Amino acid sequence: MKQTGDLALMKKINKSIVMERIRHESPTSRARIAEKTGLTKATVSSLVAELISSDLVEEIGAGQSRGGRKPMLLLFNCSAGFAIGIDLGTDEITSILTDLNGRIVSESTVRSDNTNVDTAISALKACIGDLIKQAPISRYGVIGIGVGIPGFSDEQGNILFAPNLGWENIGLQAILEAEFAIPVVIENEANVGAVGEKRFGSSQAAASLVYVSIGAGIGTGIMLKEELYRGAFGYSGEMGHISIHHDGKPCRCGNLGCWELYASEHALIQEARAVYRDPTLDLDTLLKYAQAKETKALQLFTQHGRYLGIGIVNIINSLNPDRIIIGGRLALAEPWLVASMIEVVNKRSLPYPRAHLSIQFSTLGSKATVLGACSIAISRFFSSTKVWVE
Amino acid sequence: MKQTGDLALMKKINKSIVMERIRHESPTSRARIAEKTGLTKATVSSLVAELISSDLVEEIGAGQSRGGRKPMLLLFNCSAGFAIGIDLGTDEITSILTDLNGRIVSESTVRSDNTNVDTAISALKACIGDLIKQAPISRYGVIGIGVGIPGFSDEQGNILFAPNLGWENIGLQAILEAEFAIPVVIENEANVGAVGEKRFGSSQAAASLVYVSIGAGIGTGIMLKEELYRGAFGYSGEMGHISIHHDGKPCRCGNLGCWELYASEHALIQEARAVYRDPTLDLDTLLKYAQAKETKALQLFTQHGRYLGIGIVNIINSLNPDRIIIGGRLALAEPWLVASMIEVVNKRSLPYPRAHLSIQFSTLGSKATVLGACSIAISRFFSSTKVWVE
DNA sequence: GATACTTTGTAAATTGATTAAACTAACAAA
DNA sequence: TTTGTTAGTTTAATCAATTTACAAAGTATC
Repeated sequence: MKQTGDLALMKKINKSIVMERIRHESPTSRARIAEKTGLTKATVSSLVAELISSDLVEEIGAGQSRGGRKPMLLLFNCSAGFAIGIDLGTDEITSILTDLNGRIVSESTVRSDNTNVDTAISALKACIGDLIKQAPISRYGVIGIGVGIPGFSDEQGNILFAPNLGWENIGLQAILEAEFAIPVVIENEANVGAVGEKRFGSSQAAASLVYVSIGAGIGTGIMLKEELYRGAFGYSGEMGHISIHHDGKPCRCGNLGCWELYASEHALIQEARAVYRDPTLDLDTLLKYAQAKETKALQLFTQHGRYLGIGIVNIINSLNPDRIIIGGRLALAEPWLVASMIEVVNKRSLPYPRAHLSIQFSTLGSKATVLGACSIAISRFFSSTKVWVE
Repeated sequence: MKQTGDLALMKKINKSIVMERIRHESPTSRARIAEKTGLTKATVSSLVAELISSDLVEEIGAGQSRGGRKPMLLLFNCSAGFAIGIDLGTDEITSILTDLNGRIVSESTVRSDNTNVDTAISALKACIGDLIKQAPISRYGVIGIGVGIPGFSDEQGNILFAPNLGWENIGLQAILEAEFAIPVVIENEANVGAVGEKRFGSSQAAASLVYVSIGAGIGTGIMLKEELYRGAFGYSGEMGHISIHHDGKPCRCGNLGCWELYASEHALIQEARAVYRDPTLDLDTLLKYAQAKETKALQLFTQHGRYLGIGIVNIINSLNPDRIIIGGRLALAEPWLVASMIEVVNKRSLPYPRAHLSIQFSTLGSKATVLGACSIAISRFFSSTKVWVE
């Protein structure tokens, strides 16, 4: 939201700047913040005093002298409040409670048939209620709930369409906020994963990051600078439905030859079942075969890596991110996928966009989604005010 | 650049807000600006006074009363300075001089073999020198030069790589700034076209716009909100090198089955030359054939529209823009391309992202590039300070 | 141990842009 | 002529940051 400049905005900006420093460079001192931000020592002192009185910052005693008076060290009080993050899958709900630093306090996974809206919402409410009860007493209590969903949502937290759940037009944010009176954010699962990787993974310095979530289909979350790119109406990131074969197999989305028909976990399993003539084969089994160095399994993964690479080349050429993260359960197959994938990327992508790029498999694993959901909730709580001058 | 909040920033923000209003809603009055922006009448008065004394705004007399005292109408003084926009093609240079509203004062197109760096730079300097001489006397003179290039550049205005020119690592911005002592911006041709369409075309309200420039290859410029998306290192937008056929024809970029091998002007002409068995056939001739309703030409365009559609589906699914503009010389073929293109888009793209989308052919034609280049130069001059509160 | 110098943090006075409220100016409608 | 509305200015108050000064608490050096 664009707005005019007044003293309140000024203070909000500077308070955010100070808060960010303390959150991310804790412990630090008033003098050091003043030095790094360009604010005067007096301003920093006054803002820090307010942050202390609102329990977001604590003094933890004197630090080492740098040749003069010892600094009073300031710490971010990450226990001033707690956040809840949810991953709403098709047949289970994963939920975590974290402190304001994203450190997990409590977690749970329950099975639930989420294709039924009523069942799912009851289960969701139960999970959230449980975590709220477990939250330690704190100044601000549970400050927000973030929910990652396998589908599209708008800025008001309505689920517009979630194909794998069969949901359409469900005002989930409103329902949960009415129940708990806590701010709720609804966001696509891949978008949430992107935020999680950016904030808690190994990509915190990345300027632009694409998170590729591989499951039944392929979803992608795009982060530009510190912001999630949501497209014009919240439908961005369906890179799984980029056609890599314009007259290939028909996809249920209406297109032909979509990437996810070749490179999703589902596609791999289908192929593996055909090769092994075993209609019940699942990913875990296939991983075991690969670990045992079975030729057929290794070949399947090698081919799958190639398909992954083909789509990743499209991402590189079109968006030129400096970091691509492969997430979802298929990230477990990294050892057997990575070589052929990288080979395709190196052979096919434009050299300049590739030059500063790093491709990694998720280190957060299944935690990326729930952590990202918490992170979004926490960010909303701090609602950091930033000014960019072009 | 992120920065702290102080009184100077506050004023800069508000002055920009007032200036933007006057630029885009001219003529208007102090009272109306106050009403629409939320600033007080006193603040607006004070800022307008400064803008008037710096010659960017003029009073042009009283307007119509709305039931009380007549308002004093304020006009953006678009002749306070002038901007130069350049389109650096492979074999010609198009350049224009505009006022601060982007209205063209003077224009020229000269042929020049730009594959030779020295020749090209001399020709560029000559063009710019000519236009500077033609600029009317004004308070700020020529306030900036924008150059659209068929290649990649970094934020410092170095041309990193321009395949069709054969240029690599040329510090064009530095060279031109040293010569003319005027701020210079270097930007990819498709990016510049996107800015031109957004600012001067029929897409000024679009929240996110993708401009598809079809020529020898296919380039794309992506605008999110009011900002150009440049990727991590300035290499974004090479959607022409998204593969639509993963084991298709090899492209000189190293990839297989790139979209531009099927849907560029070059691809169309190659195909047409084969069909007509005429190795000298060009686009103008083919357009004439189509106008004369020749079956072979009509079929060629119909097929080409399908290929265009296939790539556009990829753009829709991955980025969910609310506006796509097809530009470049091939936009002239709209009447014979559009039906088959739209048919493919409607059949293949995801229904939700498609719902609020509008696809149009460029109305600015070849002017999009030079106008966009001017627009970027003008934006830099106003260096508008925008505040986003998240 | 005394002195000089540094660094940390607070206090008081100053600055400057916005706001709020009051006011002048100008006009329409009855 | 009166009443009410709109346009724009003036004046005083506000408030967050800055400037300047200074106190507190340390190190380094002779």
